[in-house]
Amino acid sequence: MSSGYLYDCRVEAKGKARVGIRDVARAAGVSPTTVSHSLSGKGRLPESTRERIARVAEELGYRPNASARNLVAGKTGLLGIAISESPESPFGLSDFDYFMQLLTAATTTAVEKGMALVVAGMGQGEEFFGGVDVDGLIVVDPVVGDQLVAANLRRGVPVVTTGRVPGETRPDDETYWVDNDHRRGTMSILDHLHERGGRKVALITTLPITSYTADDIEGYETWCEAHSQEPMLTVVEGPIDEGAGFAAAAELLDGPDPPDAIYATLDRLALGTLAAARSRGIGVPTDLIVAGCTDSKAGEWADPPLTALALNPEEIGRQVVEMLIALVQGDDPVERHQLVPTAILPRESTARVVSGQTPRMEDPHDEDS
Amino acid sequence: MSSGYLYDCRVEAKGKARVGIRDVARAAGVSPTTVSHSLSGKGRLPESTRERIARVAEELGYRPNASARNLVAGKTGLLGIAISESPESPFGLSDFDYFMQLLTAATTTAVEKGMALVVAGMGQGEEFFGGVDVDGLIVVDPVVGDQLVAANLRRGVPVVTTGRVPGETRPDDETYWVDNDHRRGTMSILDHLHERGGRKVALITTLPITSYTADDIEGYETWCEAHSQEPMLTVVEGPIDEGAGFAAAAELLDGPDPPDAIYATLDRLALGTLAAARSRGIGVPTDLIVAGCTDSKAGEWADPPLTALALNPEEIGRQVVEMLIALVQGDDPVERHQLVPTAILPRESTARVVSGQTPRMEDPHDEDS
DNA sequence: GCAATTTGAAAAAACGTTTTTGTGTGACGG
DNA sequence: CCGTCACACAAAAACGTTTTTTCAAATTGC
Repeated sequence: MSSGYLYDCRVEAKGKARVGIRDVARAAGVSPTTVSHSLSGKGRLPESTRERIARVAEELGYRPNASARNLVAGKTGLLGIAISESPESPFGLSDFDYFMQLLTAATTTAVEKGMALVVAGMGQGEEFFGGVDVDGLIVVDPVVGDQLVAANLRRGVPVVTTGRVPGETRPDDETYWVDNDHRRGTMSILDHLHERGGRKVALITTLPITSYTADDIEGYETWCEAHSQEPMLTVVEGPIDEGAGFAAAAELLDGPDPPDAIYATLDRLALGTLAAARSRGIGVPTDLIVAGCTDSKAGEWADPPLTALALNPEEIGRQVVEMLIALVQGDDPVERHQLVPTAILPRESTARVVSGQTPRMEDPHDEDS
Repeated sequence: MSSGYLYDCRVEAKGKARVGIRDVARAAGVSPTTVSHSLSGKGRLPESTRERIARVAEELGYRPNASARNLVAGKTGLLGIAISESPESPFGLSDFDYFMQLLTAATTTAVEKGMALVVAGMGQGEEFFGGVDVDGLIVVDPVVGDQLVAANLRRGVPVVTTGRVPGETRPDDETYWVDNDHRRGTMSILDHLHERGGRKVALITTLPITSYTADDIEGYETWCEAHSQEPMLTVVEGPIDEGAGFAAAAELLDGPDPPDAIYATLDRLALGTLAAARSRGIGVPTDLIVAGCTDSKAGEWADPPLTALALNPEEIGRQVVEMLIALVQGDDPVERHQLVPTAILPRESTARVVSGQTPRMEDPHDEDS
């Protein structure tokens, strides 16, 4: 049953147990207590002993048992991260690029601070983490009717969200979130479209089940009012992908009063919009200018390269973890809200020459490293 | 310090402790042992008692402490997942879509089986998981010179890789992996290009630091030999993205003897190839046909939609977790290798009309749900 | 009707740490 | 020379489970 190979990695029933704190103590000729103190730097020990024990521990390859440590600490050292889902939009995660960037930054930040990130399964019920406990939870883009946030708070698990919980009824200062300044971002990209000659600016977006969609719509309507423009709003239902963007854009472009500029609140919708324009022989940016929210490689390399409102997911991931760790560790006071700035990345899809104005055309692929 | 709000989620110093097994025992009028047996179904108990205790536990909202449970079990219930990196190609992860699909499937499978997945940080050193221990490790696309696999095996942590470890010196039956059948896949897509009229088929790929790249190159060379074609191979160095694909394709297309078909071993390279063709006025699929490895939404919605060799990352994620869990639990025997089939998704980028042959043109967006 | 067996449940040990409390030794001051 | 104190370390308790052992009561067999 058990092969003799050096590296066979099956669990060996009778292998010698891992080296524990007792083994280190025995080897160093001290008590387990002393080893613990020595390694944690807590007790009163002379440097000499501390060093000697550290050396012995190193030699033996001692690695403290996480479960035992967590048991006495009452923590697990784990943070959970979950993507919010709603019955109305299963597989709400429409933007892999965005989430991966956020996840990578979050993981790195967490590991730097000695914690690990576990990702939630898509299962229903309360067991999202396969029976392990998390010290805190990150919920990405909570949707209306999300159960995760409330359920975990009720159980005393600190929660920080990315984007705000829509329809939040709790006082503002009881919620913890990191979010983009979507209002301002929407304004700025609409202004950008206007600068580039957009006079009938349409919005393609999704059902307002996340706070950012609601913000975008609100921002758009405010902006339209300020610019005396009739809102042209198309809301996508069902799965949010290029096909949905295509359909929404087709509806706008084939209508009686087609827009000359389109802002789509997700880059995949914007890519679908480009495809729709292409299929109708509408030139971008000559006849129509297009911009999308969320930057991505796909947008950067689309034809034409897509102007984007960058959301800086790395920064969001970093900050959300920092806030959650502060919360978990009981640091007080914790800054409850963080606004991460957005940035416009102007590319060819909005590089229309406006009379008496030179378009700032930059290298469309300026982010290559 | 402590606000009185209902949901304040800061850690309360003097909050009432979590309900433990003792609380349940007291409430049910039995001993902790009985509760444990009752809930795990291990001891000898009458149904009546079992039900009663289950009810009490439910009422009190009892959730067993994971650390304590893990401590006695000697496991953590955690599986790690890491993306391999090499000094030569930092941030080796070039395909977010692919990894996210794999990760999602892996997570769901793990959670279904009562385990959780923690993602490794990008840090150097041995602390990839912020001090927590994992019962097993998944390494995605190990690169040449990878330390992670060997280091963890040495520590007795079971490892399963996605793709094989390149330059593996251990006997084949000591390694555990899930992989696509890249040889066969490469053959089939090259055949596809040939069918569609490709007579000078070039390959754009990366340094052979992963097993799949090595397989692809080997498959390509074998295929060329069988088709009496001189290999036209361009190897991309540095970051693997659309820009690299653009540059590689440009080199081929601007050369003295440009190819009439290009296969790129990553869809981002293929998208760059499309951009290069576009920038040179080379029509796809009329003058050049292009296919990429790995399917993605970006490829599906590119102009023209990109023919892809689909790798089925969901299946890989599912199988890798199942294999690792079997390994961790000491199930014996464990099937050591799994080959996941690939599939060609023919789209417009290879839809060239070949004389005397009708191209099988399918709906380019056939995967919309 | 008494020993043997089965049943139901409790007591106790174990898991590997950290933290709290305890203790023997030498130095120092009075 | 004795008491006090700091020091260096050890012993013991605690964390919340699971697992093993023990034990009393109920049931069975003859």
